[in-house]
Amino acid sequence: MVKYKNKYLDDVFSALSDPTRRSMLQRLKLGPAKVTELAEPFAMSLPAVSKHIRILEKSNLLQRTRKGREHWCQINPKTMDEALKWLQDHCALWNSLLDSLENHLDNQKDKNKGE
Amino acid sequence: MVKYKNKYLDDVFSALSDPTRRSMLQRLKLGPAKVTELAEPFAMSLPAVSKHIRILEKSNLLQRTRKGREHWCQINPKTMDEALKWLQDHCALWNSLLDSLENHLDNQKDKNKGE
DNA sequence: TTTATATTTAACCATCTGGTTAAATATTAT
DNA sequence: ATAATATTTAACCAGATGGTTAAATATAAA
Repeated sequence: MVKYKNKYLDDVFSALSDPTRRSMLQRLKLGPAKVTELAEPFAMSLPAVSKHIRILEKSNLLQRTRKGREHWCQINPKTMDEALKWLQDHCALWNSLLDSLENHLDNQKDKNKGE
Repeated sequence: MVKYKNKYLDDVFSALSDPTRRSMLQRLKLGPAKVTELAEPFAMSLPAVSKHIRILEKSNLLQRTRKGREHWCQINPKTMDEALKWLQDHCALWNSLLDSLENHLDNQKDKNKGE
């Protein structure tokens, strides 16, 4: 049984549950960006974008570097690593679960055939 | 570039962002359970549990079958399959991102050595 | 038919979320 | 010094979230 310190997962999944933030992360995969660049694709005010960035930052998915008046954002590799590990384990768990469910369903099917 | 119908991801990640619900899913990996069984480990009222189950149901991670007055819950294999596919892709994307970030950081390190 | 069990619905509450506009702060350019 | 740019903070709002208790519903058991 795999056990995790879970408070951080709350924040990560919560951060990922918003399409604007997922989209921002997608953008950041292409490389660092400053706040206005991150804001550009969205029809929302800068303060709203600022809040999304803060949430990503709090979840540790995003890292901010101040360079003068510009704030440069990039994906945080350390947390990415941790999140990645969790996701991989979780994928594995779900994978094996799915297998057993498929077996179960196949068995059911066979049973129904026999009736 | 991988593109997803994302509304359903909102619900899945949102459902996963709560520790009670993650815990319920963990429980359901062991097999189907009725509402009271799912409720048992938690110091919260049945209506609260009922709401969590509804959220999991709405996210399609959980499937409910009424059998008389008992409601049996189990993980929904169809959605699990879809979620799994997404997670695997996402893992892959993050994996390769992580590699490139590591390379980037290594290059930075080398550069700093040279200065 | 009455009672007990399993679960939901309704009404409520405090807090969080995601947005807004207006004002503040910090830095850079003129 | 003044003006422009980049970004945040403050105050506010509507709606969602996660919990509560009390009442309703549906089924099973006595």
